[in-house]
Amino acid sequence: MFQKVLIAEDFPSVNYSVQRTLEELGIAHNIKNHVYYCDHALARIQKALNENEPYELLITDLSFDDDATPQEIKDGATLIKAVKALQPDLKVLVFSIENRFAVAQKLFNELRLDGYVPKGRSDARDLQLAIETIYENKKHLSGNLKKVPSDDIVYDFTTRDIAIITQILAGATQKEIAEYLEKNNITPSGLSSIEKRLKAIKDDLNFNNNQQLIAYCKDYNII
Amino acid sequence: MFQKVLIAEDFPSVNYSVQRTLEELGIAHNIKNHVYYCDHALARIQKALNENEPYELLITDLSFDDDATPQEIKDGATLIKAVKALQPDLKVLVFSIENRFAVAQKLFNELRLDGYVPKGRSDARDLQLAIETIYENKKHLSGNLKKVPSDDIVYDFTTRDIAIITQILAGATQKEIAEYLEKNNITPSGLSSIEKRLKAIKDDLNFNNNQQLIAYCKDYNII
DNA sequence: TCTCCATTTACGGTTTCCCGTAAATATCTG
DNA sequence: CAGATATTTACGGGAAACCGTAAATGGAGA
Repeated sequence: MFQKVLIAEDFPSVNYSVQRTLEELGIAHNIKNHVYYCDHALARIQKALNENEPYELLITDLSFDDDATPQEIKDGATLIKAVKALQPDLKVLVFSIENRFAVAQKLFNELRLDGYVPKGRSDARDLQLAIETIYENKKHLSGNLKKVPSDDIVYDFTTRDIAIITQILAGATQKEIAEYLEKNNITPSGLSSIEKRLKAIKDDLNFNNNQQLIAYCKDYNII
Repeated sequence: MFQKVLIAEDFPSVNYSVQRTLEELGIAHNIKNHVYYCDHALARIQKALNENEPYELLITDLSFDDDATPQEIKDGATLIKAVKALQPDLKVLVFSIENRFAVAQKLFNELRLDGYVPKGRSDARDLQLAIETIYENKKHLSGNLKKVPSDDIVYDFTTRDIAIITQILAGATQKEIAEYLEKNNITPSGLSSIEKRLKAIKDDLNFNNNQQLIAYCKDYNII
C-alpha cells in the first residue's frame, strides 16, 4: 500500500475522516500530510521531492473556501495541473462534493486524473476502494457519480458568452451590452451578433427565453 | 459533559469526524449513536425515551441525499420539528454546509434550536465549542456564518410568486402564465397582475430585468 | 489585386414585455 | 344596502427583445 499520501482539503470535518480511511488502509498518520490550502499542498510536494522522499498519492478537494490567507492557487483543478507539472508520476485522487459525471470525466481527460470520488452516502467505502484501485495502477471513477443524460453535453460557453451573460445579470440592455463589448474589444460587438448568439444558445439548449438560460448557468456553476 | 449524543448525518466522511470531535470531548463512542437517515434518528430517540435513557443532544445535518431507501422525513428541519414534539428538552445542534446567517436565524426562531455550526475551514473547533456552550445551557450561533447585509432581508416570495417564476423557467410567456394561474385557481390570475407583481419584486430588489431575478432565486435556493 | 467565402452588421417587421391609467370588480364599513 | 376603499383587470402606447434577410466587411487564396 502507499506509504506517503498528502491530503488537501479545507474542511477539518472532512480532512479527519480521510485520515481515518488512510489509517484503516494501514497508511501511517502524520500531521504534515494534511494541508488546508492548495499552496501548502504544492509546497509540501516540492519539499518532499527535494528531500528525495516524494509523495505517492495526492487526495484533493476541488473547491477551497476563501479566507483571510490569500492563496496563489485557489482550486483543486489548478492545483492538480501545477502538481502534475512538478511531479508527473504522482497519483491524484479527487474527493469532492461535486458529483456530476461530466465534470469528473473532464478532469480525467484534461488532467490525467487517477481517481474521482464524490462525497456522499457511501463516500468512506468509496474512497477506500479508490485508493486500493489506484495502488494497482488502475483508474477509479466512482459509480456513485450522477450520470444525467443532459449532463454529458455541458454546453461550452465562450468567454464572450460569459461576458454577455454577466452583462445581462448586471442589468444591461442588449444595446448597452453591444457598447460594452465594443469598449472592451470583444468581437463581434454588434447588437445583431448578440441577438443571434443568444438565439443560437437557446436553440441548442431548447430554451424559450433568457431566464431559462440564466437558470442553466446557475445550475452548472458557469456564472 | 453530555453522555448520550446522537449524530444524524448522511455522509460517512462527515459523520466520522463528528464522532472524533465527541471523543475528544470525552463522550463515549457507540456505533448506535450514528445514523445516516432522519427516520432512523427519530426512531432511536423514541427508543431511548421508551428505555428511560433519553438522548441529551442531537447533532444533525440539514440536507440528506435521497437514495434507494425511501424516507418519511427527508431533511433536518423536519426532523428537528418531529424530535422537539417527541422530546422537547432534547438539545439540538445543526451542522450543515449552509452558511447563511439568515437561514440559521430562521431555524433558531422557528425550531428553538440550541446551536448552529456551518461546515467550513474551522468546523471541528467550532463544533467542539458549540457542544461545550450548549452543555452550559446556552445557545451557540457560530461566528463563521456569512452575514451578508442583503441576506438579512431575504425577500419573501409567495407561493404565487414561486408559481410564476416556475412557469417562466418552464418557458411560458406571461400570457401563458396568466392562463396557467387561472387553470390552477391561483388568484389574481390576470396578465396585468403578473406584470405588476414582477415589476414590484424587481423594484424592491433593484433589478432591471427578470434574468437578475432568476439569478437571485437560484442564489438563495428559492427555486 | 480580385474573387470567393465566411463573418459581422444594418435594417425592418413582429412579438413580447413594460408601465401607466382607467374601468371593473371585490371588500369593507356604517 | 349605499358608499368608500382596495384589489384586480382591461387597455393602449412605447421600449426591448426577437428574427429573418440583405448589405457590408474582412480574410484567404489564386
